[in-house]
Amino acid sequence: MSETFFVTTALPYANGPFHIGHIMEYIQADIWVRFQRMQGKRVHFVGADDAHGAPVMLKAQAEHTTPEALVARIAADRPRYLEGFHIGFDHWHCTHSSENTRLSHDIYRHLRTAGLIDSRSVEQFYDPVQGMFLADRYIKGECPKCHAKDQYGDACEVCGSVYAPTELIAPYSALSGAKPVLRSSDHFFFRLSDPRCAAFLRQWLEQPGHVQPQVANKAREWLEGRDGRALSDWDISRDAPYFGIPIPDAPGKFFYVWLDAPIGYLASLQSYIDSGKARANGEMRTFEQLLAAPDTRQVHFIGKDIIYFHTLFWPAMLHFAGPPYRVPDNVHVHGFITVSGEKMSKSRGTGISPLRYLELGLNPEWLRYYLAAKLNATVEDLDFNAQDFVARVNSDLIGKYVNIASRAAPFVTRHFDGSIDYPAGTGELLDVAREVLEQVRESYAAREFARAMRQIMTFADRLNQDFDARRPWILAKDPTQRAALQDSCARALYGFKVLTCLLAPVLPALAERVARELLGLQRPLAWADALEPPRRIHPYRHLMTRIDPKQLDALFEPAGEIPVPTKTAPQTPSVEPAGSSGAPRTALTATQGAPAPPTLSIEEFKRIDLRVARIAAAEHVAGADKLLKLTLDLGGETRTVFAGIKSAYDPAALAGRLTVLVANLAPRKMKFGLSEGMVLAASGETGGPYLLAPDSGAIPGMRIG
RNA sequence: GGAAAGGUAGCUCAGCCGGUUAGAGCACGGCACUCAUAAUGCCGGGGUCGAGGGUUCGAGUCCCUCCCUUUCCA
Repeated sequence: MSETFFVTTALPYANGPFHIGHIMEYIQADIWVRFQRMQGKRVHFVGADDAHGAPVMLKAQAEHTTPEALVARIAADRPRYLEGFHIGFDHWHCTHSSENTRLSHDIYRHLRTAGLIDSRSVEQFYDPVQGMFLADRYIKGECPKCHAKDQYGDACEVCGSVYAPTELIAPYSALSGAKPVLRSSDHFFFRLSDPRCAAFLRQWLEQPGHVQPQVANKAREWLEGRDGRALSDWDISRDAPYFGIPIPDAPGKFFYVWLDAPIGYLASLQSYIDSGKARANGEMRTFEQLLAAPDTRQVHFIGKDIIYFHTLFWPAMLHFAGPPYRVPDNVHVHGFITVSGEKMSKSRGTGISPLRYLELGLNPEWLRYYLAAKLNATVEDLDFNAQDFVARVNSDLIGKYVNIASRAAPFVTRHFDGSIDYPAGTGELLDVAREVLEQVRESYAAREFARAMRQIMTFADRLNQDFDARRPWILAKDPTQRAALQDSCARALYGFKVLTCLLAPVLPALAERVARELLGLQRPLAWADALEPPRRIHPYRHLMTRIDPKQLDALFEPAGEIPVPTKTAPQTPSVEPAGSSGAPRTALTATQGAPAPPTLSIEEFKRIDLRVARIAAAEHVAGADKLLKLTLDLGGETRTVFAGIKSAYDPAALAGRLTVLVANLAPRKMKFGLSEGMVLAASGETGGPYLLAPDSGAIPGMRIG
């Protein structure tokens, strides 16, 4: 029963701030961790920055700083996010650390002793100007199949074909523009092709519970390979210059970042223990003792993009490194978060900035609840939808949950001076509580948070119904009904305490306030508190406010006008390393500093693609004061446009009308979805808007100009 | 090209091993209530469960084919 959980989330790459995807993962893990702790389990929850690799090195170079300084700067920013969203890591470390170096060396040596490390010569493109070998993503050239220019070294984005960098026509270095030369170098390989590896992994994947079934399927697919090709050996070394951990006995060679990144989980645990923090949390064992203990559970939360590393390389590394290392007990995989159905993309300015969310003063627990209400144990993607978010939080948390305390507590304070009795006894109430508690416990444990939230809200519904049926506000007027009044309020407030316990993993700050301010407890709530009906409350103070949809508008306002790179636009050969999300992309725009000319040349005007469009459908947008959602027919194409014409037009009267669309306006992410263009309308002092319309005879799709 | 996941009311989603008239929340319409930083309660409209075949006494649920979406791999 004394299981100890060692829980990690995927290590974020240290070249940029957290995005909403990171935050979602941390919230998922944090909820699970808090739940386990409320059950009385001991949990060590650690994270770290993933510091190594070429992108960090190159980014530092571009900023005329050192990789260490860059990583430190990024790390300094992490607590704002973590504290802001109540994500309770016990420790946060870095893969560029003495612990990680020691552990990486140790694991590597064990693998070498086990005969699982090979060395062989590899021929690879080398940039003579930068003086370094080039990863595929840093090589560009002409696609050998479709002859599209400026394609990356591994695949063509235009025709989709895959090739080796050496097949590119006229290759050049994306870093320096220089012509790369082929050069050979000795590389080290982890021999995954060894039958021992395949046998071990097959068996590990077979055992239920290690990974979700879908994930096991995926991993098996890689493991068994196709056309008789099984897993191939894994290149784990890189040549200097490289920001990484030097390989023992191999001067000038460094571990590939993906070798030491997961070891960073262990490094963070080690640092957590050595720092004395673990001791403060009641963990007296050493790093080795903790890992080796049979009742330790090593649990990783990751996104589906890194399944490969966590279900093949990582377990194999740990297994063949031997004790005290333990093979992961669980790898929990989640999907991506999309925003209004669109894949989030920093470069397109979509997605939600977690920092902006906090800066706007939006309540972090709103987001925690909303994500919990949509998260389950599958690998499916999750959509953040602004309207859904507002409805869900306002209705569930304020309308249902908080409302129970808000409506029942004043009676108790006013009529009973804050003391609660149970004239009808607590037996039945406890039975109900036990049942709900057990249901929700199972859901949380299985990471079926959405189900847990549904169960919790069903219970809240029952409490509101019960309260309604008993009509305490009527009872309060009749002095002979004191017992009935007391009973109806006691039931509601006990129910509220149960709800608060159930929601505490998701809403830790709110639960803490309820415990302290309302229930007068000087400690956080535990699961078992849900079976202690409260006997006294302090006067109720409002616990949570509703979301004003206007607050969300600001969240979705783009921070600045970010150009939308279209697929066909020629890529400027830039020195910006791919993946360095922090690099300024806005510098790529065509218009440079010159002031706008007073007149427009015909060429400039021609850049505006005006088209005749037929309004196929028009509808109101729930929650929007000014917008109508228009579905436009452009001949063979359909566009969705949000137009600010609600004040002047009835949607029903618009259907079928022709109008004018700016067809090549950069799509703009709005709170309600993506607006793919702009319809033209006139407006002025005297009124408007007046929608423009072509003369009769025009056909949808016709070019105007 | 191969694979995985998904396609259920306007929106977000539940529907386990096939079984009476397909569910919830939100939105919408109506009613009630007034304790609640305006919320709750009741009633209601609304779905050819992606399409087409098949198995079965009976399929949203199993099988086959196809279409669409997302993702991964080569």
